[in-house]
Amino acid sequence: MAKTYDQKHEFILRTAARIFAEKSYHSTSMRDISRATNVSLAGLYHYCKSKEELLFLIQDNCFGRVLERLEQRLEGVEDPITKLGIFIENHLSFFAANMSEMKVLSHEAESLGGDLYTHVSTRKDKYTQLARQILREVQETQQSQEPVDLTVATYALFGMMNWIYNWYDPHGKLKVSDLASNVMKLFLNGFVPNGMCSSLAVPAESPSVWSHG
Amino acid sequence: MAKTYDQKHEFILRTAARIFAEKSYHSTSMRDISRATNVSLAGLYHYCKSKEELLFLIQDNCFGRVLERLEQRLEGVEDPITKLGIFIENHLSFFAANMSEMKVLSHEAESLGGDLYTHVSTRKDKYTQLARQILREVQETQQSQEPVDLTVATYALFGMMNWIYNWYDPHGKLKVSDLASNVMKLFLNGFVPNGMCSSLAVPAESPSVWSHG
DNA sequence: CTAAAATCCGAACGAACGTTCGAACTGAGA
DNA sequence: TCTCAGTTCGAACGTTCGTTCGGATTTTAG
Repeated sequence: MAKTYDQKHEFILRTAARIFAEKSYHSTSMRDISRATNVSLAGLYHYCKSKEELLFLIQDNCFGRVLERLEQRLEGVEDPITKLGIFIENHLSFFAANMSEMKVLSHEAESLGGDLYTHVSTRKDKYTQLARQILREVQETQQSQEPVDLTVATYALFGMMNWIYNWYDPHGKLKVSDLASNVMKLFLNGFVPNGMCSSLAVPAESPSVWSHG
Repeated sequence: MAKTYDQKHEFILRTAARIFAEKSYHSTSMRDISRATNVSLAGLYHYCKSKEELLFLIQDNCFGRVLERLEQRLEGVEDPITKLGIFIENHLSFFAANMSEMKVLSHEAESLGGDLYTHVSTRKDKYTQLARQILREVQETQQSQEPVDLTVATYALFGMMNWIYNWYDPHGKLKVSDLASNVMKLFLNGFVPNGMCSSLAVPAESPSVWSHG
């Protein structure tokens, strides 16, 4: 059992993150958290100001740790490809070790309002810009004739990585290191690295096909 | 103004999808939908059995249309790369034309329970397997020494495509066709197509770095 | 030991939720 | 004109929600 205030605080945060990840923030009640932590409903409010603060602390702690660790590991590194490798490994290994928190971070981004939302969003933008900058550096070392759009590439990379909470089992056969190297290879060289396919054109389609009316 | 029962039914579904996408399913109330549709709270229940049925109909209709259209367009096509292009274009153009519905489909997958969840999940599995099969065919036309894991590739592709509701603006500068061709190129040939980088190894990391204790 | 401080909780608050019910409208066919 | 099925909605139901309050219990400090 947790003893100090801080230990219990952290325990409540982790439990809340687990339940938020399972049932989503809005359909989790403070009574659910009370039941899971064996802390009375009123007792919870000794450790947090509100349910929304719980969500904020989970997201902010999560981002803080992943950003701090990333900046440490990037220090002194110059090669863009190496930077990208560190970025991907850092993101995925943290994700795998904190699936609940990261799912909450990805999935409940808009569940915060006001200053709390702004605060987390600012951190997220910083993180996104950092990734975009790394990709820009990688791109500049190459001179492809038709480079992929930088915005698309950035968000595609985040999409690949953040989607894993929908399918990846950290305790399954696929190790995190294998996942990371697969994502690295897939993102950099693609699914068909040799590029033997002559045409990459996607079939055109009339824009009105999907219209409602 | 909508006149027939079916028109009003569809109007309510589309409005509900819009609000679900904006505020999430669980924090949208029937009163919100009532307000947005100018249909009284009780009147809504003339057009649906429950709030959960609204969510189900949105998801099921959405999947039905995207699957039906895909099967039509794939008919008679043999070349795996062409199939993949059709798949990506079909998915993204539908996504762009129905951002709200697709966000609800991606974001509220677990908000259904019981038979409704099973029904949608079955359709989703079918769709996923179809994508996986196309990727397998693409992979078999190549003989790479270290092919990317098929499961990782499949979900990475879905991640890229389904993440777009977090950033893509269908009315912005980037056209859907450009988005699709960028995603196609990125997925097949990668961000650095020529593969000049000697090592793709991701930096190893002690597994205990992220542990809680 | 004593008193102050920290921790904990049963019970209740007002508000909002999904859903239902019965009555009031509406328009088309007889 | 009357009837009846289709449509609409105000009002209310019982439940659950986040939060609070006053006091009980435990821990700490002098």
